[in-house]
Amino acid sequence: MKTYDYLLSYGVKPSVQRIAIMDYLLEHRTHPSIEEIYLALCDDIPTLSKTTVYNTLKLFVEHGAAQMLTIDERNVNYDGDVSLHAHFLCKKCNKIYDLPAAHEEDRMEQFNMNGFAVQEIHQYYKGICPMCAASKEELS
Amino acid sequence: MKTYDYLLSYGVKPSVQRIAIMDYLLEHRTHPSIEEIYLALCDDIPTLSKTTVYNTLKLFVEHGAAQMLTIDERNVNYDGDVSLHAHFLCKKCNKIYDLPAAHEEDRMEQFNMNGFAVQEIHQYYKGICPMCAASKEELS
DNA sequence: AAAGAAATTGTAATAGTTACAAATTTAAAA
DNA sequence: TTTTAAATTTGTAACTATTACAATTTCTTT
Repeated sequence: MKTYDYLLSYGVKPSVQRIAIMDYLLEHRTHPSIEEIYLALCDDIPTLSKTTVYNTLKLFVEHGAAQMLTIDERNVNYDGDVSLHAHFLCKKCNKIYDLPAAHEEDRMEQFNMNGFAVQEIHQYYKGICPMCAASKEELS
Repeated sequence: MKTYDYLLSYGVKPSVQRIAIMDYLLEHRTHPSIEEIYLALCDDIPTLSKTTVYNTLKLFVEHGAAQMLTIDERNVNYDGDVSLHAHFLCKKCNKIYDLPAAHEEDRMEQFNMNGFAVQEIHQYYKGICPMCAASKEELS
């Protein structure tokens, strides 16, 4: 599907900037920060403003076209994959990896029964990623 | 156990400021922010610096005496309860609630087998808490 | 009591984010 | 079409959270 129609399917009116940002999110599964997106798109859209990147991602999240990750305390990251999956933040290289999600159906039912209306599930793990663990061994 | 000895048990050298901050964390299970802790303790310790609150909580986290929550993108929160449990952030009142944790043993084993050395587990849920849900109904 | 180490403090700097008004672009109406 | 209105984008300034760092104070050891 074209990104134009993809945005429409989430009720987001397409524009040059919005398409470019959504494209970046869908093609780069690096869970980019605002800064990363802004710097990457500055080449193609020289007039791009960082405020637009902020506004657009806020809009995407509101419409369910992207999700905001708060796994890294230093800045917020965004994910174009809105399906339920877990995230792993490497404390060494600061990269964020995707991991399969734990099943939450039973828990959701229980939480909802207790009056907590869950709208978002975040499964975050932090530690050392395989690549950094390997490079650590080399040094020893 | 006295907070003095509690800190020692985590390898943290006690001080007036450290004891006061740890006490606040243990007695107020509200998952306070730096700001909340600072304002609360200013009365008792008029000379308290916000930098000290930052330094101290960083120290606590390094020694495993507290955990840092990144559930709220607006600021970091701290929890004196370092046992594994889930957190729920109400999008309306912004309060953070404790919820029972999902069992993670099998997943940890799997992640570790894949080379991801997990050091921290965060189970975050966001939505509307029971109190806010109730007050919403009143208005309708 | 003096010297050295550790902890605390205050200020200034930095970084991430938001507010907002002006400018531009897009859509709708005449 | 032209005109008008609405929506979007932009740039700047403001704001908030956090960190850096040097100076001061407090605690330890001799």
